[in-house]
Amino acid sequence: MSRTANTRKEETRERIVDVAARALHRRGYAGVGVAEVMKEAGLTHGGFYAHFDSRDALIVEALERAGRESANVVKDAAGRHARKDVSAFRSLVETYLAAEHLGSLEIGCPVAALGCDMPRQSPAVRDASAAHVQRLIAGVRASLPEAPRAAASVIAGTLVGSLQLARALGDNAEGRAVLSAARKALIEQHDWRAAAAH
Amino acid sequence: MSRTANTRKEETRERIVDVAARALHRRGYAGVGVAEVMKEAGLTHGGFYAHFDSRDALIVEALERAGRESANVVKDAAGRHARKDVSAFRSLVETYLAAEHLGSLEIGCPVAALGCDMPRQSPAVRDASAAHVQRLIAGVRASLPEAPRAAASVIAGTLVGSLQLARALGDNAEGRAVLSAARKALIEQHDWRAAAAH
DNA sequence: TCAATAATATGATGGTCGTCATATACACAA
DNA sequence: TTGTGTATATGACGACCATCATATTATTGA
Repeated sequence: MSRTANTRKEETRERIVDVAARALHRRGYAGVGVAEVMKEAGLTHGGFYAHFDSRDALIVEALERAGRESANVVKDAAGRHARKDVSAFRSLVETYLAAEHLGSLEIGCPVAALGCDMPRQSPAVRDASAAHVQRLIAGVRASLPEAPRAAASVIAGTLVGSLQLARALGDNAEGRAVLSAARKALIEQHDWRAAAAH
Repeated sequence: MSRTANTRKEETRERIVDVAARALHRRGYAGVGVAEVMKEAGLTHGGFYAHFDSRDALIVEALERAGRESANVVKDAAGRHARKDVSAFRSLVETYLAAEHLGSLEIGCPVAALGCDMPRQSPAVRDASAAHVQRLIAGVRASLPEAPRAAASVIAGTLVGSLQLARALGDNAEGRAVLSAARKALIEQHDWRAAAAH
């Protein structure tokens, strides 16, 4: 078992998961096909099963990757905003509902990109998806330490739903209006240092 | 052109659209297949194109049907609730976020069932979907005549997102908790005759 | 340089998909 | 009952899908 050979295979595997995570955002669960993912990773479809047991196993890993990346984006923004005296909650809301989400499905939260299809997946994928919903709610709660427990899930629902409605309306004035209305309402209702600059 | 022959074909067409509307809820956009819909309507797949130009045309019609049926459910509930002195808004919220939605994907709002996939559809389907989002927002606004215009889209987002999160968590205590938290928060925030009985 | 082994490619299998050309079964008019 | 047109069925087309057995290439250790 040579060491370099192992890292090589692992690098390829990483690349496949990366491509699949992007495809999951762009095309949804049903749009992640083994052949296309492999091609986009610079490989042919046949070797896929040397890396994963099944397409479902890939999707579970890609979901994990997408969730971690999305959480990092939110966390990085919170770090930047903290220097400008912006609360963690306001940073979360403004990052999650940024207008740039209208132009690209690849960025943003996987729950918003996949939410309505989660109950339709195979048990393994459904369980992994539910775990990500839990993590989203926990992330919201962490940004609002003094809010009651139930508030976090309502806020998470508003984030997910508003982003979906805005995207469905399109990258235009209507979509942007839905996003900005949600940003404003959430910050007014829950940000105790409600900034006037909004 | 015999009259009975015409109504016969129209009846078959209605049945196909009905089946497709249910499939749209249960399986999502990608799950509506010509062959399965025709089989469930008691027909074979070949005759499909005597009724519709394409699969997309069927989906647009099924979306229309699903939206109308969902609106009727909400309206009927409002009629029943009005006799018990329940506000239109509270009736809407309690109907939209009823716990029975956790057990079945077939009931409920098509926007909640399809939202995240709307931006991924072909232009014709996407346009029809966006129109339904507009109608949902308008319906919420109609139930809250004195609320500012922007509030309706935020409420619609909360309805759609909360139902999706709850369904993703499953038909269990977690899912029910998300639904009831959203019901409570929306009614407390927007129902001016906030009922204590909640 | 040569053998061993890991990593990927080739190509096939059976299945499903949307679409359509054509054939059959049916209802009505005469 | 016979003829006419409408409604549905049969069956096929090419494209895509997940999966896998097997061949080939690349890389490493000796």
